[in-house]
Amino acid sequence: MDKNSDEYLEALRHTASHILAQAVKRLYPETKLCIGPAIEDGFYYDFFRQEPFSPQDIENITFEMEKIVRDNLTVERIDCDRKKAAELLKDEPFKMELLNEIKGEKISFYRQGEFIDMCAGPHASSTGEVKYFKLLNVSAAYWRGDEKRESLQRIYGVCFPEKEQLDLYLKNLEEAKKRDHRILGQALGLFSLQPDFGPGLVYWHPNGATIRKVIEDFWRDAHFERGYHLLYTPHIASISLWEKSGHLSFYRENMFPSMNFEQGFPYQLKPMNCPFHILIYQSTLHSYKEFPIRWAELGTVYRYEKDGVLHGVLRVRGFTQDDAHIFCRPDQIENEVTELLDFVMYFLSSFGFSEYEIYLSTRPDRFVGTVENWEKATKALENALIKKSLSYQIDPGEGVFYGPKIDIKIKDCLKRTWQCSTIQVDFNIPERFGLKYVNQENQFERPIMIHRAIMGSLERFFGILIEHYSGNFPVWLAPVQVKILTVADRFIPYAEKVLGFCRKNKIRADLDGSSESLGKKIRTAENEKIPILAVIGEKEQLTETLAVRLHKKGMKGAVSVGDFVRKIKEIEETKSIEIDF
RNA sequence: GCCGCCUUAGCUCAGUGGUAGAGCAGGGCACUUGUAAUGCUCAGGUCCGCGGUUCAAAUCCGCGAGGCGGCUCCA
Repeated sequence: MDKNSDEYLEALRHTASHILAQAVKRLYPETKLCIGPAIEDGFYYDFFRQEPFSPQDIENITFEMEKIVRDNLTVERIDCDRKKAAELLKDEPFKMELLNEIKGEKISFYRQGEFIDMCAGPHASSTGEVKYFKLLNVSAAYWRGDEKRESLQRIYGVCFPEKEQLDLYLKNLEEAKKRDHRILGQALGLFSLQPDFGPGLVYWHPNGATIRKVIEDFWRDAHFERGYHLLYTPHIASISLWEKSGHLSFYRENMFPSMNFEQGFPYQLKPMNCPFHILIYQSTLHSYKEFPIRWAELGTVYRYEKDGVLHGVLRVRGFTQDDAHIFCRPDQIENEVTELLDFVMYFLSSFGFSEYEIYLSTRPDRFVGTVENWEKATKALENALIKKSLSYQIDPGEGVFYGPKIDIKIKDCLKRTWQCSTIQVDFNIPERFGLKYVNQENQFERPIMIHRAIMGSLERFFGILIEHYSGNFPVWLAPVQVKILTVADRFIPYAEKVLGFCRKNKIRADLDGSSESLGKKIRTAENEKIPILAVIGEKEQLTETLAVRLHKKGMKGAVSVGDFVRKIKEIEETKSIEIDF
């Protein structure tokens, strides 16, 4: 059997989970078994046990698992009837619950040594095949994912057929840790969170704020080019707006509590921008001739997230959406979405993301609007995808209740996927607010509204960028593009001249004029991941040049100041990632 | 929110009942340096908070806050 086929890997990992369960049962016999499937790269097993598993326990379990692997126990399938199955599971209440839900009379079990578990299989033929595994972590999980049910302990592990694959996996894990945006964010002066004064709220430090400014400028320019207009709207509004939009009923648990004043309506911090854009739409009468209307806003929203889910800048309680709303006629959806797909690809690829996973989500069980409109809109979205020859998967029934949507996930350099862009048709809000426009026959009609975001959240996108580039931002994004280093103090006046010239040409340049050794200044600048260093000493001052050194690439030789600036502007313009001098 | 682990200087961490430590970063002085750490020196602390045990708590116990790994959820 092919050792890398999905079937084999699944069987192997599934057997690994049984070995884990077997080891746990040997060491802690009072533990009750729940479920233990194979997952991507590995496996887990859920256990019910009062005592938590300590790191020492995990070590002991690993040791026991290794013994089971060495003993190379044969894995055999045993089919039995319901009665016999119930007999075998009499001490396993969770398994019993599963048994009671299985239809049919033939129940399969798998046995290795003294351990037997009800399981559909398939499995590896013996425990000796599971050589390369590692237990990674323990977490809590609810029985059947239901928070009202028992809290279980889940032990995760990874498992591969070859040692090299396990080593590579563990190495990638290390690599991902080194790229962690929370660590780089602090080390590079990009951002901070101030947990003592409100968890999940992002402070953009000078270097991070510079990157954000570059992103925002690029974003605005790209929108103007595509016929968008920009909006700014308030951060709070009377709660009545949220009643009208319906958020109070379907989004309440994600909203911060309202602010009560002595008189009048309480105010509410906004979790979304759309109602504000709607109000602007409603402030005048609209004709079909204006369509499509494309309005965009970098709108900061606040959502109450449960404390356990916050994660760096990737999951926060206050974030800025690159939000836009398009108002159009139903027959314009397809064209708008086609253009949007173009826009999204252009935008994301500018940041170095060129691999995508695209999902089309269709009508869920609970929905608003008519089936006919849903079908038309879904078809329009699908046609747009087909027109752009993009491959996509359909997520049946995964649409939001108010309309079908396209989600685009990007892949970073570690092949991890991140959901950023989303294009959603909304049948709900135009209805609730009674939106209208005047058609060709001078009749009022309801416009279609499309919500869309490209980055999703600036904070989140920023975090993804940090990890994607591991803090080594391309020149166009780098907060400091050039750092000038002097060999000795007496070259500072010339260095300042060069600095001034760079800045005049809108190059983000700094000068390290400290009395440290050149070696120390280089070390510092390299650690700051500054893409281009310019060293200035005797030779350079005499010839009006500077010695270029590129991050991680080392010395490149002398260039005239004019050429230096021209070259950087060119690199910036083309958004090049790999650069050379 | 749930389970486990964690919280000591700006950062990374040592100290596990008996006077609070190191490296880096920061300040000062000297050096004036040619491609990844020059030397000397100084300063820096509510040991997360509150309560308890004890002659004595950074250290043990309880509660709370926050962080981390997951679960559930999600931009």
